[in-house]
Amino acid sequence: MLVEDSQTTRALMTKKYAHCPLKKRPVLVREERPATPPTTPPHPAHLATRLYYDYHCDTENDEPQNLSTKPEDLSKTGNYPSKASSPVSTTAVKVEPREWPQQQLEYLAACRARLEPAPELARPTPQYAYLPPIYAPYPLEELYPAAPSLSPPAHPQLYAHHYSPASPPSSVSPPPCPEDLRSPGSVSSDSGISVSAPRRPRYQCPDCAKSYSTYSGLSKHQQYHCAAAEGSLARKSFSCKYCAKVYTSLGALKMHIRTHTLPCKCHLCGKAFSRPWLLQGHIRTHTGEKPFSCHHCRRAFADRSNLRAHLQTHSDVKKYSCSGCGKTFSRMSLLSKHLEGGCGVPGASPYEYRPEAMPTSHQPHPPSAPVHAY
DNA sequence: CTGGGGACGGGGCCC
DNA sequence: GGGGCCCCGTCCCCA
Ligand SMILES: [Zn+2]
Ligand SMILES: [Zn+2]
Ligand SMILES: [Zn+2]
Ligand SMILES: [Zn+2]
Repeated sequence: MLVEDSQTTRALMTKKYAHCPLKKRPVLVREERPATPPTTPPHPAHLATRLYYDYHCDTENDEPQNLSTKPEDLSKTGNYPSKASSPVSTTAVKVEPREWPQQQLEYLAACRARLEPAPELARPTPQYAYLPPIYAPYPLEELYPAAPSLSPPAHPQLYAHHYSPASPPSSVSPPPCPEDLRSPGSVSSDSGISVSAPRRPRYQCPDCAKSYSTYSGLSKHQQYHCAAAEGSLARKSFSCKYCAKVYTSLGALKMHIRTHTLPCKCHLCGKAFSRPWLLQGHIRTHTGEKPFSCHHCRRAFADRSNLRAHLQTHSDVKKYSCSGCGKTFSRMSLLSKHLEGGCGVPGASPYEYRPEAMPTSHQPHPPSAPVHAY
């Protein structure tokens, strides 16, 4: 990770984007020049059969084919599919299945077929395991329709015996310090707000004292994230050969490098992604599939995050509120704008965060007060 | 300008 | 150990 706390990260988000040319669309692409611009889509006849493979990343492809050909090449120009002309095929434009030529329709059919439990298409791990079209009642299940939890709870104790650190993670030993109460992944604000962690056995990193609910979590942390770990690769620093970013762990670097190599490529428009699930989401923009629907208004979304944001619009009390005037906002950006525009109550703390306004199974930790310049 | 939707990325957890 | 998935969040665009 780039050693920054969440606050810093949040506060410097703008700069951050400026740093990594691949982070977001606004950023300019470095001039590494794409090896080959997206060409014509594959012959439709192959679409169906290739479907399976298209969902897999070319993870082994070490060659940064289209190195700097980040998606933004399409999107930032405003030409991305939903816009007029894509450098690629015009069929990839605006997701409007009805207007698609026969070939595309066939592709769509193939896509939908894949979504069906058709045996021959069934895959070991269904990509859309939780894709029921309709979602259960608000609020909790709203985002998790049929199967809120596809998998049984983990049983850390099962792994416990595998773990033999100097200081055994006595499965229920309380974390040494409050710091550890924070969930491992918690990007938590060093604001002193402590988030109560589930009372489950924790695997604690002997080097940095972070704890994890599972052994694999700890394991990953030690190998990929913990700069303090003895055998950790993280002791070194790993710099990206494509950009200036430096990481303390190989794993993090590997992850980052994918944003350069973009091994997951859309066969319809040539757009490439760093991770398979990103590609999946993108492909939905072609197929028009919108597996996430709002229980309140039946509006459907292709992206769960967008549904989540949408849900906010149904809530009277929104997630982000200005403590100055009490007005609430569905998005941080909106609140930020509000504050920037001057709420009128200067002395008030930036904002309050009300996770309860957000019906999710996972209670987000309160974000640290965005201390950025107001 | 405001609010909402679309598309997308990073990091983390679980299997 | 890697893949899949989720959460949180951003940015852009548009009504
Ligand atoms: Zn890089
Ligand atoms: Zn595409
Ligand atoms: Zn709705
Ligand atoms: Zn206000």
